[in-house]
Formats: sequence, C-alpha cells, structure tokens
Amino acid sequence: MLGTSKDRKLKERQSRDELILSVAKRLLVEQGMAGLSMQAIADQTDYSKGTIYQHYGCKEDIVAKLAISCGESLISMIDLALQHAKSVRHKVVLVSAAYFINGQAQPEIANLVSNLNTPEFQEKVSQTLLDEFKKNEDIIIKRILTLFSQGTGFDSNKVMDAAFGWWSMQWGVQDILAKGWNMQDLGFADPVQYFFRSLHIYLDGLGVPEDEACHDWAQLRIQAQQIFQTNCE
Amino acid sequence: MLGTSKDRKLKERQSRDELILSVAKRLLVEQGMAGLSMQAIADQTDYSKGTIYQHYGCKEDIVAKLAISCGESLISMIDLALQHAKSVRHKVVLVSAAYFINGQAQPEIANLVSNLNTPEFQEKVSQTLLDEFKKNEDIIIKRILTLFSQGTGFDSNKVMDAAFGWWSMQWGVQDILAKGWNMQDLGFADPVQYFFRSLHIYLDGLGVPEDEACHDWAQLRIQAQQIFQTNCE
DNA sequence: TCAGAAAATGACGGTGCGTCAAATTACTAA
DNA sequence: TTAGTAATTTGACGCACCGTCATTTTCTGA
Repeated sequence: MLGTSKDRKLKERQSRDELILSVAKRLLVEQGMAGLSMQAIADQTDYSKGTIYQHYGCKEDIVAKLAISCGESLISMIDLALQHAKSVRHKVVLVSAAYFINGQAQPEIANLVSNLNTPEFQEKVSQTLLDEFKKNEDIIIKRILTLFSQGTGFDSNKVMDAAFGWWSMQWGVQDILAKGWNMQDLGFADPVQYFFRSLHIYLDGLGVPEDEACHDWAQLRIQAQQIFQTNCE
Repeated sequence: MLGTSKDRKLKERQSRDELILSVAKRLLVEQGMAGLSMQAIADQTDYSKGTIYQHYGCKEDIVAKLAISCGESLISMIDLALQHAKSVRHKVVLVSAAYFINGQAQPEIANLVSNLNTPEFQEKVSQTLLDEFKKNEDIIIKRILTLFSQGTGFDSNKVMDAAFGWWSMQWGVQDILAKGWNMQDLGFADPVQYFFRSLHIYLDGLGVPEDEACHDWAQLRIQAQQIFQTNCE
C-alpha cells in the first residue's frame, strides 16, 4: 500500500513533467523563444510558477530538455539510416537526410540546438542536462567516424578529415535553414537541394564511390521517410 | 557662423557615437552579451540612458552596428585576398583565411553575427541596420559567385553549387568556433586545420586545379596576414 | 478526526528595457 | 546683458520577466 501511494505520486509527477514540456513546446512553436516564459508555462499548465520550478531550475533547462529529446529522435533516425543503406555514400546521404527530416518535423525545436552552444545559455543550464546534450553530439560524431572508417580504406587521418568536413557542412546548412536566412534573395531557391549537391561534390573529392541510389533529393526524401517512418507517425 | 555651430554639434554627436560603440564593444569583450546592458553603457559613458537611446533605439541596434562594421572589415580583407591571389584555389582559400583572421582579431564581435539571424533579434533591430547587415552578406556571396565563375569554366549551375558548398562549410566552422564547441573532446584538436583540409577536399571534388601555394595553413596564415596587414595594424 | 509532513502557491526583490515629463543647457534677438 | 525659446539631457517610472521562499493548502497515516 505504501508503494502504491509513492507510485501514484511518481506517475503524477511524470505526467506533469510531460505537460510542462508539451506546453513549453507549444509556446515555442507559437511565439518563439521570446514567448517562452516560466510565467506563461505556469499559466497554461494551471500550476504555479513555484511548481514549475520544482521540475526545472530555469527556463534554459526546459529548452535543453526539448533539444535533448529532439537529438535522441535524430540519433534513432541516424541509426535506421546506417542499418538500411549499403554503400558509404548512401549512408552519408541518408544521415544528412535524417537531419533535414527531423528538422522539418519539429523545426522550432531543432533550431534551438544552436542556442544551447552559446556561453550565455551554458552559464544557466544545469550541468547534468548540458552533459546529456553533449553526449548526444558525441554519439553522432562517433557514428560518422565509424561510418567513414568502414568500407572506405581511409586511414584514420582521412577519416577525421572526412567527418569534420561533413560535420561543418551539415551544421552550416542547418544553421542557414534554422535562421531562415533568406537564401532566395541571394539566388538559392532550395538550400536543401544545393546542400545535397555540395555534399556529393565533397564525397567526390574524398573519393567515396558513386551510388545512383541516392543522387536525387526528391527521391531520397521518400526513401528516407519510409525508413524513418517509425519515428514519424 | 551658423554652419560652424551645426558642424560642431555633428562632430560631438559622432564622437559620442564612437564612444558608445567602443564602450559597448568593451563590455561585450569583458562580460559577453549578458553584460551588455543599456544602463551599463550609460554608466560607463557618463551619459544617461535617455541619451544613449537617442543614438540607438535598442540594444540590438548597437549589436547590429558592431556586427556590420566587423563585416565591412571582412569584406575589405576579402577584396585584398581576391586581388592578391592568382589561382581560383588560392583565392578561395585566402577568402576563408580572411574569415578566420578577422574572427580572431575580434572574436566577440565576429561571434555576434550568428545572433543577428535569429528571429528574436530581427524583431527588435531596426530595419535600416538589418538591411545594411544583409547587404554585406550579399556582397560577400556575390564575390564568391564571381570568383567561381571566372577561370573555372563552370556553368552557372555549378558556380552556384560551388558557392553554396563553400558558404555552408565556412559558416559551419565559423559557428563551431564561435560557440567554443569543444572539438577537442570529440578528437579534433585544431578545427581550423581540419577545415582547410576539408575545403581542399571539396575543391578537389569540384575539379578546381591544385595550387601548392596554399596547402599549408601555418604558411598561409603568415601569407594572409601580410596581405591583410593594412587592416590589422 | 487530527497532527505533522509534503507540496503548491504567489507575493516579493531584483534586473533590465524603453518612455517621457521635467530639468538643464544652448541659442537668439532685443 | 538678459529674457525668452528651442534643443538636449536626465532619471524616475511602468512594464515584463526571473527565481525565491514564507505562507497556505493538501495529503497521509495513526
């Protein structure tokens, strides 16, 4: 009987936690970072500010939590991509596709990631969550390193070069998309398409063998969505 | 006599403007974005808040102004790079070097650039300054487009691809450096070196002819600093 | 039913932004 | 020189948000 009461409390706490996160997410989607205030979350959850603070020590912790779970869904998509594709090139391209599809599924959250790396943010967010967030980045880069070290014959230096280049390119585009940087004005109608073309150029430079299965983004997109569907429903 | 009085006022205003910007810059360098408050600027300039607000309608405008002048110095460095280098590859590499050297000369300011592209920021900053900022980006991307269209034989599509890939890579690394993303933990000791290696790989993929004059970053750095010295003294 | 623990609350102090009526300074013309 | 006017400067004020904590409310188990 004692257990029951504790269990119930735990469940209640957890469901409230979910409520907080979902309200935070909605606020973020509807009003952006500026609209995300602890008071607003309190109002919309019908709890008081103090109660919210028992779950998260600061606004930044909430944002971090959202970003972390977004990162987790990305990782699981990446894993599916790596399982599915055969050639190295196909794998790389599908991993990038995972980024875009994950980003399109929850744009507001995916865009938070770049905030997490600012000093102002890191000063405030709790160490635990920051570590968790960094662990996700670590996992992804490790996946990329193994990806490039298997089946290419690259030595370890070249593997690093390859991973770094991919990483910076991916991050660059991500940020370009995130900031809504109007590439149209600069003459780039569809950044994602340009990205994939550039990525292929980079892979050419690395000497990664071609693979027709992954040259067209429109096609790849459908392919990727099928692979990732477990995460998209 | 009437003119003199007006002139004096104009000069006073301008010198105060410079004072405000220099104080803002110092605050930014010493305490980061968090330490940059209108009150702090007022205190340190010995003017009142109201007076500061006659120069800049909001904090964001000040940041924008700093970022714009940083962008201008970058552009002049890029122009020097383009004048100086002969081969396409050398030009591209020197332009990237300009980014790094400009960024290292004034890291706190260079890192602001990514802030300017957030929606929160753009909501607040004045349209005039935002336009000016965007014009700088426009200028740079145009330089890159001409760079890739001259002496390569690329058709206009390939020129766009080339420019986009370079742009995203450059921006990706810039952000990685800006956020102090500890690449060391991930195994990348010197991101800038990795970047240049990746850039060469990308240029290889594009089919841009090799040029020994620009393969080593340590060497290139010295070269670049000489070219840019007019901006660095 | 009730005492004591646990949890929720929101008023409060603190900080920063941006405004604006009042005070100060500068200018002009007699 | 001086009185009146225009321009400029000032900082107190209203507002919004953060994070805290004494008080109140709810829960628990005897």
